Amino acid sequence: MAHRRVIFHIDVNSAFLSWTAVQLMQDGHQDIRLVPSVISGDPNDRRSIITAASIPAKKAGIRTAEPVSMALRKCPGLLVVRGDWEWYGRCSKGFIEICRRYSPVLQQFSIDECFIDMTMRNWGEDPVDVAVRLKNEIRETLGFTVNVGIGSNKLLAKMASEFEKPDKVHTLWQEEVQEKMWPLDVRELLWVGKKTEEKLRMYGIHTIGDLAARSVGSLTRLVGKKFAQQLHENANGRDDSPVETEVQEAKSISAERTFSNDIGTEKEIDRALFIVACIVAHRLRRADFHTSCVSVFIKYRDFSVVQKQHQMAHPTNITAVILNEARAMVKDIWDGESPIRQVGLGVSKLTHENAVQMSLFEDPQLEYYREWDRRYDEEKAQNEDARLLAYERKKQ
DNA sequence: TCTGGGGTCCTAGGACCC
DNA sequence: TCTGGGGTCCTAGGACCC
Repeated sequence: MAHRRVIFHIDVNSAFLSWTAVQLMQDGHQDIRLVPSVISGDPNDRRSIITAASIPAKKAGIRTAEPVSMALRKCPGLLVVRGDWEWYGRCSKGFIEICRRYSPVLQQFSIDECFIDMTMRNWGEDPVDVAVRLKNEIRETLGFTVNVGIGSNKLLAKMASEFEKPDKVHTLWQEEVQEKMWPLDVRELLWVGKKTEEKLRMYGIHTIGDLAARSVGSLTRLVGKKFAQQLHENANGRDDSPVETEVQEAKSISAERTFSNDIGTEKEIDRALFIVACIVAHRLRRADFHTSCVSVFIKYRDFSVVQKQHQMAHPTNITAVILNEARAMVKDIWDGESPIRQVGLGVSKLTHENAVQMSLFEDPQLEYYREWDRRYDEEKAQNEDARLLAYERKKQ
């Protein structure tokens, strides 16, 4: 008899908002979770959007990912706080560490979510009791709440953690799928986004149950074979993907900049390209990678995107080389006039190989570029150290 | 006073090879 | 006079996630 899998999905409630609340309360500030409040990037940037909202803010109709300006119109007294990524990283580490004590078979799914495989645990007690202990321990130790979803696989555990929030434990076993999952709107199913929702609705599929009842064949015409198979399995509560304990190496690195006003001069575009190239190449070097594929994209006023990528004969980690590739490609895809909202630069086909051998035919200029990068990296590292120091000092 | 930033994976068409 | 079939690589675009 194959034994039943027991998977937990742990999801921090309004993560960025909760974490900032904890941070502010250490300085004697009120609990921003109790008032209409949101977290955004730079609150002074008129193009900032909301990355997390408190429950009172959500009650005022404010949604994640909407522009801050729009939210302020809905709720003039709204408290807008800038997120602190350094702090979020620490909070994330803290709750992951606690989860790992409950099972070493842990997969971090994002900064604020993880799966743990509890199958091998010697169950002398109800999984729900263990989950309640886990969530309480996180709350009492770290000061923020989580939801724990329990299921027979990752999909069901994740769906379960989305049920009533905050600070709750829910189960979604295979035998509960019909009762607890099929009545839900089809959009609630993992991997069903806006576009897929539209397609499914046109065919009269409105609930997860509707989806489960369709044949793979009929879904294939809508969304392609592979996705159709997955949707069909998931809607029926089936998912055999394992909890992946190995941390995956990055497959791509990218950075983008949105301008506060759409821009249209070559000089401005070039300046932005330079900034993102520096960021991407620096992160590439810090991770000890070389890239052999550079890509750029441009987002226009109407949010349409054009992109171009190019593979290079030799892997590189030099900012100037990456920047030059990007410049050439931007020339190809941009008409030189249309105002641009955003530019981005990415690198992929990452390897750890050392490309020094080709130095025989190397452009002597490259050594100068390398030196430039070394100085850039050094300065970045110093800034980083100073920042961390300031952080530690503040904690005392 | 409208829409960030950073990722992963899939698909489709064309080039090219045998 | 007409035109196979399979495989791989590259590029552009699009969907989804947090």
